[in-house]
Formats: sequence, structure tokens, C-alpha cells
Amino acid sequence: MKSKVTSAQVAKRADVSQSAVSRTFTPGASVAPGTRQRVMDAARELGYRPNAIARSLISGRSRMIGLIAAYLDNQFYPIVLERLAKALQARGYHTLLFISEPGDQDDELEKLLAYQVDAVVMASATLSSALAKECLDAAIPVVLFNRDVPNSPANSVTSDNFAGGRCVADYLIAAGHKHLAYIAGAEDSSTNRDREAGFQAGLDAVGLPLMHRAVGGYTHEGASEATRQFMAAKQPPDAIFVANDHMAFAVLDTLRQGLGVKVPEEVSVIGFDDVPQAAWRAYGLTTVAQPTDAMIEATVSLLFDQLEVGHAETTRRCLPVSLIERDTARKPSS
Amino acid sequence: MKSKVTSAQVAKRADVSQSAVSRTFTPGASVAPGTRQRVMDAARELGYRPNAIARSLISGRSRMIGLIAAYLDNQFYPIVLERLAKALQARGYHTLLFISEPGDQDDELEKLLAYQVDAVVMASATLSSALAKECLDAAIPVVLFNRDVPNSPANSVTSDNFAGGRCVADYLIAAGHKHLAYIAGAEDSSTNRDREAGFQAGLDAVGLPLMHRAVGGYTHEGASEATRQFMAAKQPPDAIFVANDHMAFAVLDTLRQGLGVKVPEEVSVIGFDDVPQAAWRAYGLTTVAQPTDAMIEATVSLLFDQLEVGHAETTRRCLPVSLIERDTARKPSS
DNA sequence: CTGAAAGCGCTTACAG
DNA sequence: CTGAAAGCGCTTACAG
Repeated sequence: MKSKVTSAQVAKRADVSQSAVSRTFTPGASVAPGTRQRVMDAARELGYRPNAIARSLISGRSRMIGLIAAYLDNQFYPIVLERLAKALQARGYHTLLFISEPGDQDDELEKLLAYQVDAVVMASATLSSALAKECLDAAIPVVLFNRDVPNSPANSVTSDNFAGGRCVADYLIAAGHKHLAYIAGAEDSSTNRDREAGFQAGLDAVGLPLMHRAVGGYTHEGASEATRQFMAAKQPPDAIFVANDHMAFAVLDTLRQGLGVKVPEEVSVIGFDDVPQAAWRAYGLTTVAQPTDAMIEATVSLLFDQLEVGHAETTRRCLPVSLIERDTARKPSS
Repeated sequence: MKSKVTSAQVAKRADVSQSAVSRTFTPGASVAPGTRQRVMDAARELGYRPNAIARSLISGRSRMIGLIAAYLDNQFYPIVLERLAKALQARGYHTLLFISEPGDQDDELEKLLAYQVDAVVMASATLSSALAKECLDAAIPVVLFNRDVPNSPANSVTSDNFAGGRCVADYLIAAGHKHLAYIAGAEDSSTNRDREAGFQAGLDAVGLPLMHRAVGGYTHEGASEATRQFMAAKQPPDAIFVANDHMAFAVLDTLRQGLGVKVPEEVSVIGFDDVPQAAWRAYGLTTVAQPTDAMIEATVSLLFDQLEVGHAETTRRCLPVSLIERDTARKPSS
């Protein structure tokens, strides 16, 4: 049972104090080279591995970050998860993962806090204000990733969803589209709200009405259903802006394979996120790219600012987006 | 600072012993209703939350499962991750996530063990035998998910990759294909090895040679490159079996958009996994379905068998696969 | 049902 | 540089 090897046992074998063993495994602690060597030898012989749980308890820092996620079928999130976890690992932190079901995020966050995570990153879940307060009281930094809750004490990292939506409207209008449609994600998500508001602002700027709107709920089925509904109207749209790529793929499939509609000749489609699949040739989706790496970098540096520097101010980072022109939207002729 | 509320403080306020507080939060422990009520009230007033780290230390069980994953851009894994984490949560366990880079899995596993995880699930990473032994010594159950290392003391849950490969061969041969090609994943992965062996066995059974073979490394670029190479040969294949769906999408894109080859009229393509994207209309990929839910269920029950029942025998579960006929492979006429 | 007490495996002043 | 000692916040026999 190597798992039961303790620093005291190593100390005994190396003929030093337990403190010396602890210091040997504490970067920066002062141990004489000879002592360190004896400890290392004994540790190797015994198969000693410092107990991170005990360390967490005594030091008050677990070096674990709670990550609340969901919607992993939308490729945007697995990629964020992977890169974020790697970035954290590179800094000696670990990721305690919680998959939130719609509705029970509060319960999950409770459990996360029980594990004394040093901070919480919420990707794709709405933070109840009660919980935000709880984290604040507990002095646990919270970063909302790709979500923004105005007036909450949580930090947030988002991309400029409003500008992205605006940019899509401008692009479609410049290409001569007149009958515009929007497929929303979830009504209560901040990304949806901002993307739509930006899109609407673009329409307002030229006095064009939004002719169709439906809620896709970030699902394939929802987006597909919305598309069929739009196309069955007396005046179908000639361009559809979809709240994210994941739904846009379903829109494309429904248009092309389901209804035999040519994209972009008859209808232009633009998504949001620029997940890897968007670049796959079968789709070639025109979309708004979120600066994923920059967002992750911002999240990590924000986290460590609060964790290690002790910076306490609430920070909201909003990073620029860019339109990626591919094959599903008519290009402005200019 | 609610975070600093301790069971002793709750005890003081409720005018009971610290033990009574602990019992109140231990399911099944005996506490008089009145006592429990007083404790609960005090806990609520103070904002008390039991410290899971302290509990782990004293009880010797962290209720954390280490999950080592990689390749999250292959949709198979995020889905496994999501469902596995949910299944674990439902049982009161949590997931400590490690993203392994090729090569450094040993280091990562070391850190995982330092956190006293109760068990380890390895998805998509090869377990070095040194580490397997280390886990064994530490009495930490290990489950290899979708990987099988013969003669290792680790448990494994896989689908019947050999039968899947065989089934693909039989299907393609029955449809009259004569010039078969295979795009491998990574040479050292057990899934690749078994899928290929099954495929080869099918060819051997009718005396057909494998005309083309290349290693795609589970990447888009690799698969795309392999496809171009195949099609540039004097005698290009009329059917390609691809080690997984993720690469098969690239094969399809390269064939159709890149080379203008008709699928399945000129070339049939079959993948493996049946990730959600395979069903998307733009691909409609014929593939071998892994029983993802059953595999996760098997993993979880295997884990808890060892964790809670104390069952110690090494178990290897191999679940049946099924061929999903869609639009990328010619159907046998019979 | 209840409390006093030991102890999980560490880190970290403190004194030397 | 080093060791003895306190203590992190709990669980769990043990005795009542």
C-alpha cells in the first residue's frame, strides 16, 4: 500500500524531522542539499507522494478551480474546456468539473464550494444572484466565461457580441438582402441578447424591419424547426442570422438537404462562434469568430490576478470579434 | 467571510458539541430531531458549508474521480466527458479533469494521485505500465475507457472494435467493392489496432488484399492527406474505411469538395463511432456505432463495484457495436 | 442520542 | 538550516 506512505515515514527513514520532508517538497523552502538528497532518496524508496488534500487543508488553498459547463455538444465549449484546463494545469492548478443541467446550477455550485475551490469559472450557465453573493462573501473569485450578468459582482470575459451582431447586419444589408430573419438561442442568455441587439441596431440604422424571428434554444431541432417555419411563410427570408454556429449547421442542412434551397444563392446564412466545423468544406460557414484563445488567456490572467495578486476589483473584459467570410453568405459586391 | 465558518462555530451557536454538527451533516448518523433542527438553524444563520477537503482527509475518501482525457476536438470525447461527469455527480462524486498532452500522461497521473482521487478513468491516453503498477500499489481502481492494454492490471471498457472492423469489411465486400483502403488512427492505439485487425480479417476471409493504407493520426489533415494520396494512385480505392468519424468527415470533404469525387457512387466511405455529426445531413455518414451510453454505464458500475463493494478483480467489458447505414456507402443489393 | 478526544497528513511560525 | 509543536476542519470510535 504505497498510497499510505506519509511524510513522517519518509522522515524516519531519512533520519530527519517531518518538517524537513515537508520543506523538501515545498518549492523555495530552505533545506540543506545533503538533507534534501536523503529525503528524496527515502521518498523514492518508499514511493512517497505528498498528499495534496492535506496540503489544501492546512494552507487554505486547494489549487483547484471549479469549472461549470454545459452544452458540450456545441463544439465551442469542449474547445474552451480543453484549452482552459491546459492553461490551468500549466500554472499548477487543477480543474474540478461540474456539468450543469439547466436549473440546478445553484446546487452544483454549492458542492463546488464545499471542495474549497480557489475560484470558479462559469461557462454557459446563468449565475443566480444569490450564489454570486455567496461567492463574494466567501471571497472566491468568479469569472463568467462567454456570459455577462450586468450588476453582478462577478468578473466576466466575453467577446463583443453586440458588435458581431451589428457587423452581420451591415454585411447582409451591403449584399443587398432585404428580408432578414434571426434565430435566437435562449431568450435569457446574455450572448443571445447582445448578438440580437447588435443585429437589430444594424437593421434600425437603415430602417429595415426584422421580418422573421424564432427561438432555436441552441438546439439542432429548434433551429431546424425555425428554418422550416420561415421558409413556409408567404415571404420567406433571403438571409438568416443564427445565434450560433451549432444551430447554423442545422439551418444549412435543413435548407439544402431538407428543402432544396440553394445557399447562398437563394438564402444567405451567417452563424456565430467560428467553431472548427464551420471551416469544414461541407459547410464553409460564414460566421463571426470569437477570439477563443484571447478569451481564455484573459480568463486565466484575470483569475490569477485575483488569486495571487489579490486584486479584488470586478473586471469585465470584452474582446473584439471578426467576420469570417466563407461560402454561405452572399458577398457585398463592392 | 462566510467561507471561514466552521463546524465548531455552528456548534457554539447551536449550543451542542462539534460532533453533533458533524453528525447532522452525515447521512445516516444518529441525531435527535431537536438537535438536528438547532444545528440546521445555526448553520443557516452562519452560512455554514461542510469542508469537503477536511472530510476527505479524515475519511480517506475524496469522492473525486480523476478523468484523463484528450482529443476533445473529436466529438466522441466531449460527449463521453459530459455524460460520465453527470453520472458521477448523480452518485455524489466529482470529476477532477486532466487534459493529457501526448507524452506527459505520467506526470499528470502523478498529480491526480496527489489529490487522492478515489479512482481514475483514462479516456484516450495510453497508460504506461509503470503507472498502472503505481495505481495498483496504491489500491486505486483504474478504468481504461475506449482503450485496452492487454495484461495490464487496469479494468477496461471498450466496444467490440474487432467485430466492428469485420462488419465493415463484410458490408463493403457484399456491396461489390474490390479496391479497399484503410486510414488508420494512431498505430499504437488499441482501438485502431482492433478495428484494423477486424477489417483485415474480413478481407482475408474472401482473399481480398488491402490495396491502400495510410496513417491519419486521428487528425483532419492526416486523413485529408491520406485521401489525396489514395486517389492519386494508378488504381484508386472504391471504398475507404476510416478509423473514426472525426477523420471520415475530412475524407468526405476532400473527396467531394476537394477532388470532385462522388460519394458513394465512385467511392464508399465508412467511419467509426457514430458521433452526432455523422447523422447531420451534410454528411450522412455510414458508420459503426459505439454504444456510448452503455459504455459509460459499464464504466460507472465497474467503478462503484470496486469503490464501494470492494470488488478487486480486473474486469474487461467489451460491448457490441452496430453498423449504421446512411448515405456514404453503397448498400449491398441483397 | 451525545460529547470529549484522537487523529487524518500536512504547513508554518517559532526558537534555536 | 533544522526540529518540536500547533493547528487546518473534519469523522469516528468510545464511553456515557
